[in-house]
Amino acid sequence: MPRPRTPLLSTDRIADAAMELVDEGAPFGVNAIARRLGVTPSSLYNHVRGRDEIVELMRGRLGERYLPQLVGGTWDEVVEGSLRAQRRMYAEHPFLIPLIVEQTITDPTVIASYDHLATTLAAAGFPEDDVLDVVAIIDAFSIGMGLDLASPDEVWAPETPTETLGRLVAVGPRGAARSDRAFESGLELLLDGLRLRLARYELD
Amino acid sequence: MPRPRTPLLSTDRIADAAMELVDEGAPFGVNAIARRLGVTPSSLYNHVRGRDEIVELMRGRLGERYLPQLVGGTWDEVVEGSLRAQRRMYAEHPFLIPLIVEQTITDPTVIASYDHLATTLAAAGFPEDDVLDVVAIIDAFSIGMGLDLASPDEVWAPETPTETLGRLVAVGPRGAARSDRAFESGLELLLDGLRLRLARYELD
DNA sequence: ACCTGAACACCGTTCAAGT
DNA sequence: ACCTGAACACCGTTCAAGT
Repeated sequence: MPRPRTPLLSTDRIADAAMELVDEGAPFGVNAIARRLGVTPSSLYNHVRGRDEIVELMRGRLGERYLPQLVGGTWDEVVEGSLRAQRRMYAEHPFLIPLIVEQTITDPTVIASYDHLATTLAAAGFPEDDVLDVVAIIDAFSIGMGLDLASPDEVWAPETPTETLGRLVAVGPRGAARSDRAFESGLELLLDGLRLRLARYELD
Repeated sequence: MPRPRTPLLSTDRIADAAMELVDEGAPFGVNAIARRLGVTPSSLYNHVRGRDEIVELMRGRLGERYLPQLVGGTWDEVVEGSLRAQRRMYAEHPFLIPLIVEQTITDPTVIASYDHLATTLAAAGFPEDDVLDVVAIIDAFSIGMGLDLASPDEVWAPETPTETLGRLVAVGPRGAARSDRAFESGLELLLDGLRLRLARYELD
């Protein structure tokens, strides 16, 4: 069946199939996508440069879906909105995190959202020298908490006896509930820290 | 050459070879390790359960090397020491980060260091309900900044024109220097936030 | 332009065979 | 106990051939 008159594939169909696999937690790869689409792996290369581009396609798709609504407001609302948007994205597509983490960002939507963050922080009074650091910190926190969310429950389940950790783990919430608590706590910490810093700048 | 009277392999030799590969940034895997050791891939399975165990072996080895020295001091010294120790570890073995990030922690040394952190925070007056959150936040920041360090220079080099980001990237430091700056800034932010929180607790 | 099928150079893992 | 070699079931990617 070579060259059907109406094409079987497109970057969109490929991205759809890829997202399906990832959301099911199924093994992700060029071959798996081809199988799901009832097509030969080599067919995909007519539409896509390879595995990395498919991952980047997914990042872009999620970026468009989750990131644009962070527009107005005060600087701390923008920071909070940006972090919550990413959090929702990671929470609803946890298996994507390990994939996108090991790849450089090229998607313009994602870049644009970081640019917006940088512009807002600069306008709020953060010195230009520090803005990039703050963006990196926000990004690190977001990614780190994303991985925390994606990791299995047993991350904090030690096999050897512990002084404190084991007890706290046993008493506290588990899984997504635990990670969500930590995210909220961290968000508050981050915003408090940034407000304090801004206040100090304004003393000078 | 079956069954040499003095064994060619051991978990230690395997871990050594694995670390060498990772530190060179060479492709990491069972086959590559075997090649480096002048041995058949299947030989490794006499000493090790598989790829995952080799990664865990490396994590343990680095844990023993970098983490133990965080013992005494005030709670914020312990937090700072713990973060700096991990930072040094990631900085000196950046290619390890993507590997360990996608795997659950089972190594007792690493668990012990988190336990120590939890014990210290609880003793300092952080409510037990919040200690686990704080540990997760510290971990997220550490991992996130580790990935930031490991990622190529071009992460923040947008292809499309930007309002602020592109200019800041052009002016500021690059590579490890940029990441180190952000780490220092984030560490300060984290400690300030935690001190503020502790002070609030003590008001009640 | 778009798909197939064969081919290539890889993976990680298992297992019988050898000493 | 410890290594080999063959085998298995995978990867991602390239490319000539077909319409």
